[in-house]
Amino acid sequence: MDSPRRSFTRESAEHRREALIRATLTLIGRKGVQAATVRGIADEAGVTLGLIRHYFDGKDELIYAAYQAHMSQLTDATMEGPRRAGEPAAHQLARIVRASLTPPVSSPQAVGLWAGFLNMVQRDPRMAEVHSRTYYDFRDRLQALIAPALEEAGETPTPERLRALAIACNAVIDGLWLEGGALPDAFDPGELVNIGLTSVGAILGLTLNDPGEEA
Amino acid sequence: MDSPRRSFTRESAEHRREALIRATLTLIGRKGVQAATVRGIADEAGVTLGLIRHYFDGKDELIYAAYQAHMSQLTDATMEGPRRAGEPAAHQLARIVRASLTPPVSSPQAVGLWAGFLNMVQRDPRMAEVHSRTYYDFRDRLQALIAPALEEAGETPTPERLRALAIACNAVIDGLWLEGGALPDAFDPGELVNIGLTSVGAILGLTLNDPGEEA
DNA sequence: TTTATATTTATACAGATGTATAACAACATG
DNA sequence: CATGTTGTTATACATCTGTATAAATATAAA
Repeated sequence: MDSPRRSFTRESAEHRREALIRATLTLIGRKGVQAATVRGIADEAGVTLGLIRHYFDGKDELIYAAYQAHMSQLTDATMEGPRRAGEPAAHQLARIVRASLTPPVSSPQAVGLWAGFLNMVQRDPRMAEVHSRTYYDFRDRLQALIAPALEEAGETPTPERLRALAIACNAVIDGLWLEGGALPDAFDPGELVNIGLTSVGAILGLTLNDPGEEA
Repeated sequence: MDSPRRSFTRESAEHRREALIRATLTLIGRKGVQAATVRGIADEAGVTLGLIRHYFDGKDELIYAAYQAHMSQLTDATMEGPRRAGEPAAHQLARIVRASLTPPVSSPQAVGLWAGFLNMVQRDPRMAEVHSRTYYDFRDRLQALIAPALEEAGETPTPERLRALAIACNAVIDGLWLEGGALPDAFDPGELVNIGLTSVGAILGLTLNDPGEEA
């Protein structure tokens, strides 16, 4: 009555690594950091736990890779699409605000996941490095859009002011992203996008128009 | 050569519960959720692990109590001091912004701790309840200050607009709190407070003055 | 078709984890 | 000073966790 060895098919290293990372993100996002055990992850990925050590140096490496994957996924989804030639910077800014505050970027899974990783930042310098790199990256991209948007309105801010504006806009967007993601039922559809556009506009002294569903 | 049973002193239930909660917060904040084991917590609190079950129904209950304690601690520290008679609402608002964006409210421990708990929100409804209650509580307090602050400036916003303003101000404060706490070296001293006051002011259409160190 | 390779599974293992229970001793009460 | 209560420690236990290693088999190559 001994169960036969389960059948399997060989997959490319990249495919397997992706599957393991995705499984890790799913578990941390849905059930919390504690649920992301090697057995749980392997199960979710449809493989056995030995494969984790085969493709990663250990569980910590997998977690690290998953953090990086999640954050670049978030950034990519937020900065969706290439910069359109001749498009006003203010319009691009509005697109970013909208993308940041709607699913899948702003969702319970994305926020829960991000929170779990953030909790690991203090004890692991490599995780901290991902955090700070992600933060600066997003803020710099924001700043690179704020400058031309102000220029379009006839204003040329000092570097100090530009920095402060980028920090402030980043903060509102982050705050709204967080709250909308963690409490999705607390806001009407589109409410956060409107508030985001209005707030960023108020901070910058501009008027931002909603880019619409698919701008 | 058998070590003698360690000596101890009896303490009040409240004292012990507090010590266990504090130890839990210290561990989750410094070393992450994974470090908050019953043995680690008992060690940090200077007792043996049996006491946890004696004072709480289980580890989950302790975590739950610790979450509540941390959040009310944060709220209390932010809303420091009683409302001063005759003080302008705008001034109180500025005090809240300052308190939110300086230690101990905004610190790596406080943010890391909060993130760890937030990650637990999805799988545990009771944790989710603490999260949403805390969010609404803070936002309502903010709103209760924004209304008179606008009145002082001669504006009477509609309920919808008031709600939107509270959500927006809450978001900037949260975002700045988060970023300052998680990346304390990324900002000059006082920089975030200035940005916070300016941003909240811009959103509300008011001018907020820095209340100073001890306002 | 045979053989070699390494992907994948299966198992073992030491240590950690949460919980349950028994033993002890600090302190209050008489 | 004697005694009972219960706060506290100590230990046991089943389960889970990450890692290491051996065995098997899918697939490519010859």
